[in-house]
Amino acid sequence: MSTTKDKILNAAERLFADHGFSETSLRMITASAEVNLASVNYHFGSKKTLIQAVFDRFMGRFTNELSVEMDRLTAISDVLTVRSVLETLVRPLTLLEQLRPHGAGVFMNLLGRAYAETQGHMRRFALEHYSDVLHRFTDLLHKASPHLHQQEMFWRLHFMLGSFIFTLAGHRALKEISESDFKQTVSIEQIINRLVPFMSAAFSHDAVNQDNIADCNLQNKPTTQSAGDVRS
Amino acid sequence: MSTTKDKILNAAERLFADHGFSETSLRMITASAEVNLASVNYHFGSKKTLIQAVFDRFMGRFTNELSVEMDRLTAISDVLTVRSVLETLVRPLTLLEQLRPHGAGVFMNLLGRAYAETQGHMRRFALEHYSDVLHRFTDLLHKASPHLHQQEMFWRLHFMLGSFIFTLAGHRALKEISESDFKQTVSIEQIINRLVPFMSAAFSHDAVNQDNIADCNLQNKPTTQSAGDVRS
DNA sequence: TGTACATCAGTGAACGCGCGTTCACTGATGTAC
DNA sequence: TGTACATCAGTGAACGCGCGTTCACTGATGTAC
Repeated sequence: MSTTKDKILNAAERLFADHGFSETSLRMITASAEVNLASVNYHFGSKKTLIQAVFDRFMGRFTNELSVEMDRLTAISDVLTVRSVLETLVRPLTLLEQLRPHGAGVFMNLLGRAYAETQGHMRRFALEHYSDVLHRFTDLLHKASPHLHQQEMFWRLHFMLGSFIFTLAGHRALKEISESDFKQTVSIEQIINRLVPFMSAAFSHDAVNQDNIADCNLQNKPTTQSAGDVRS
Repeated sequence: MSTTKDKILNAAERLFADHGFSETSLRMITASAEVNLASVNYHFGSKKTLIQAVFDRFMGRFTNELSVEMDRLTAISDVLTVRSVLETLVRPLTLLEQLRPHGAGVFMNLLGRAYAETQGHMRRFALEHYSDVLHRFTDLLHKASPHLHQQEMFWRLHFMLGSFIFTLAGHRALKEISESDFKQTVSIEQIINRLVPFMSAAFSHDAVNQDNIADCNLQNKPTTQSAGDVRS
């Protein structure tokens, strides 16, 4: 049937990647998609729900691929390593990148916004709609590093998420610097392939419990009163 | 003399932390600072230069403290470890946090924006104005891990930067999740103290050269043609 | 088969709003002669 | 000491612009009787 909806989604995706969300107007999108200005509100209701629709489409594609990779991993081996779990992310991300220009970058951008939102609507939406796949991933990671307790897992996951989002969403700036400094092009795939071993090492490092945190706090700043902040 | 300029800077800082830059209007800032709307343009010229001024003030405070910490580090020990270098970041960041509410968060937010900019004006500005301190820091890191070649250093630095920016700038969302999941409050200081050992481990992991990257790519995706993308 | 009505995709023009910025102006303080 | 002028901080009101959204409308297709 109608392709107007898809034209809008595709144009929005492309423009969001180039200019961000609030810097992309509906007029830019509809002009680029060659559709009527009012059709965005007709099909999506509002700009906000358009952004969510773009995000949802990415999440769907990404989580589908991630499922496939996790099936493959659990089928071939019964010993999980952090590295092998993190490697399930590689293909889903590179596939997004192949699907359309800057695909992985836009997705990570949207993911970043989802987290940055004050109210967290998108984050909640994603966690509800895709909780199966997401929990499965964190379960695998937990099985690969069973000595980590929940809180430490939580933070390490988000430290990792930060690196992924920052380097992939902002990879155009980094690409630019890298190419002017090293005279060498750089692809999303190369970044991911550097990031995975980096993060595997970080994830696998010896558990640091709260006491150790208090210790290194003291060690760093002997006269501080802030060590008292750390709960046991 | 006049405190109008400072009132504006302080109010802007606070509001930027809560709502981001483009979602914070000059009317919000001047209302909060209890000054005239036109005085922003009188003192700063434009909204853009106001943002830069807020950023610059943070950069100044941060790099000053970082210098002190690096002096201290190089004075007391002649054997540098990655961990000890990364620990120079702790005090400068926590001091920003003490200076005003969410100080470190706003600073990381601004840093994130500086990188996200399409044209990279702020990034260039910061790298020019504070290149001394910044280069000194990367030099120390390089001395602590001399086996890493330049490019690998570059990427690891930015992976780390991503984690710092994401978790500290968006720490309100994470705080919220953490507190609802674990019924436990969390401070910026605690996050930093988890992040430093995590990143030290990641930074210290064995160098992975381009061949290895190609290998793990192949291992992950045996039929791919993309291994050819990797330059030698 | 024909008529009446409903649904749906899409459109063109306008609406009201909030935005950053500008401008003519005031009043206080400093400086030259 | 007095006068004329310059500089500076700050102000109130308005400007033009681009934004997301709305609304009355068209025309095509589907459905009921």
